[in-house]
Amino acid sequence: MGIVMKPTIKDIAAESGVSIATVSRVLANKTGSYSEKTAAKILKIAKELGYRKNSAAVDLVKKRSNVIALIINATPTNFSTQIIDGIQQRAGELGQGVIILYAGDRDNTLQHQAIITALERSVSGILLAAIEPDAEDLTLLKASRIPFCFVSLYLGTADILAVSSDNRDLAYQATQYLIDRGHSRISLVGIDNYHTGSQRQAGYRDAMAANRLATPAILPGDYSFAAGERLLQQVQAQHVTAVIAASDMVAAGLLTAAHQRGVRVPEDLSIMSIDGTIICQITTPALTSMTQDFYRIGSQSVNKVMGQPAEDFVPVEITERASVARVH
Amino acid sequence: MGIVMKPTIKDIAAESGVSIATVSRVLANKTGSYSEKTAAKILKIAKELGYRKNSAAVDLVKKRSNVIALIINATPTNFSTQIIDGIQQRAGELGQGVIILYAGDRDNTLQHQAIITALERSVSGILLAAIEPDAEDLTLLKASRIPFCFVSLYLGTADILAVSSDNRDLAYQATQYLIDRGHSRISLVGIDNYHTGSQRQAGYRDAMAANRLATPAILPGDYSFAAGERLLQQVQAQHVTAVIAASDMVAAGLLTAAHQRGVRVPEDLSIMSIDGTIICQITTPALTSMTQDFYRIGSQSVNKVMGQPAEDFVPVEITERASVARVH
DNA sequence: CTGAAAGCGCTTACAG
DNA sequence: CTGAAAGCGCTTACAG
Repeated sequence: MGIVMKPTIKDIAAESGVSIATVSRVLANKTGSYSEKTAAKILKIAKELGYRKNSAAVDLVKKRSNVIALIINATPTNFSTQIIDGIQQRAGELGQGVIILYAGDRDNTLQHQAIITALERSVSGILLAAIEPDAEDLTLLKASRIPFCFVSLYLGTADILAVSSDNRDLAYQATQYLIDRGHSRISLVGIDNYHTGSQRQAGYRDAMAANRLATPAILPGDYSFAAGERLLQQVQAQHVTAVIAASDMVAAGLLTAAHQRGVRVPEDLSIMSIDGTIICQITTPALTSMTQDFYRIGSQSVNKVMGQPAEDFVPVEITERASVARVH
Repeated sequence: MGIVMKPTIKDIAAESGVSIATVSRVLANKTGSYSEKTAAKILKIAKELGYRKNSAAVDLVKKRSNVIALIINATPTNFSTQIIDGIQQRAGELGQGVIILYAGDRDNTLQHQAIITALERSVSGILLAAIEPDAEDLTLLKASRIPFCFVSLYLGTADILAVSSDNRDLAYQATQYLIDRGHSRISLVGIDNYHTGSQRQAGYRDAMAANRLATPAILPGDYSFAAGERLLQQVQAQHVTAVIAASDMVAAGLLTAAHQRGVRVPEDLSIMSIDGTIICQITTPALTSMTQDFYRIGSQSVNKVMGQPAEDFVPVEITERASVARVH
């Protein structure tokens, strides 16, 4: 009895009467450098022994592991599944595994920790999804010589890889859509002042200005359901006829509060949501949205971090559902 | 100029005039085995050089990496964030990192691949969240000598580690709750026949039987929003006054279809949902639910896989919102 | 097509 | 408190 040791290529070599070099070549599939016969024997024995490669050993000698690290945080919003799907799919096509490192809820320490973990593992690329980096993070990343790419966040500088929607344009379009339907008192709700937030604020402001419309105070928030719920009162105080919600979650919160306070959507208040996740179908009424192509954002970011051609901005679409009314 | 090499302990040793053994001890914090003075010097130089440990090397010699692998799939439902939070938190307390491996949408190949990746990385434990293992997976896992634990899934055998809600009891309680409010024609909707599904079916059947009530045909589905939407028609055909939805997503789908078909909830149809995620607050009316403590399921599963005392079943709670009516 | 050997960057008895 | 040395399990020139 005793403890069964995990078999290594040494065991396979001994069992099959060849050198570990040959075993290694066969197992690593270095075609052309071994005979079919040896290969068959080695593969058979490997299987019998239940051989499993030791990634640590491989990574150590290769000085690089074939995995992409995806760092995500627990955003109050919920688009991550689609991004992950896109990343996983494209990474697989490029022969890369992906490990997800969770950075908590905008927790700087955890975020930092996640980056360090990725660096220590010599990953082939680092993807940061909806992560707002602090100066220290950026220094760390830049010093690392490992390619990194922001996902669904555009830092505004061309020298840092990023794939996202064009948030300024997205907000501009959202605003114009509402204006085209007769709204002139429109506010932007639940948004912060980080990169994505300011870009959207700019797009909204620009669209209002282009239409010579006054801009009500922007109502700040953290993209969450709770923020939407809480902010409805302030929206009412602004006497607007339409709002652009910073996320589906904010829109859902707004809507829930509206129901409670007897505000009819879209009759009394139109809501244009940003994201277009399944949340938009779940609410009553369903939410009209600026729909982002998160899957594509994910797959393009893999391309980018792996040095392949990729889009910087992924197109956005307007999905008309039932939360926006025409006004005259 | 030239390519800057990643510094190693060798570089630090050279720079500080000590052996790599000492550097290793200081960096690994083997208190008591080095002087404060040497430590200070080494730490300073390590920082200057931007030293970053090579996990592959460490894992190779230690034959174990201090990370727990969490394998999750893209369930159509959405409780994973809370589970991940619980896992991350508890793992951190135990000095373990966590890497998340994504197994696609109930994709057996990906699922298998994820398990193999975890094994190859010599993780200290494997957590499988809402994963239905096939025979091959189980063989692999058992042969590995790495502890593994199912999360939010109970296989029904005590020899396999698992932490979940008691799904039979959960469904029993849900049914009894509806019966206590006067319902006698109750159906169970959107559920499958895997472990969790059958356990819930059993609880529902037992509760109906205990109350001498006839059990309408169970309406099968995959826990998704789409299943709920599609199944409403069949619910109507059953002429029940209440349904238990297999998940929040099913409940939301049912509700959306109900609105479209003019079925009033809860006046015409009561809905009891299972999960209790934020989805329940987003819908109109808000969904009464059997609320699972996903965070706790996550943290307890870490305990279990790390060999610490842990609960098998985590308590469930009834959260009354607005989707269930009394009937006479 | 195959093998011997060096080496990846660490850790850890062992000896002092 | 510190160092020399062996070793973790692989890969890969190099030589044949």
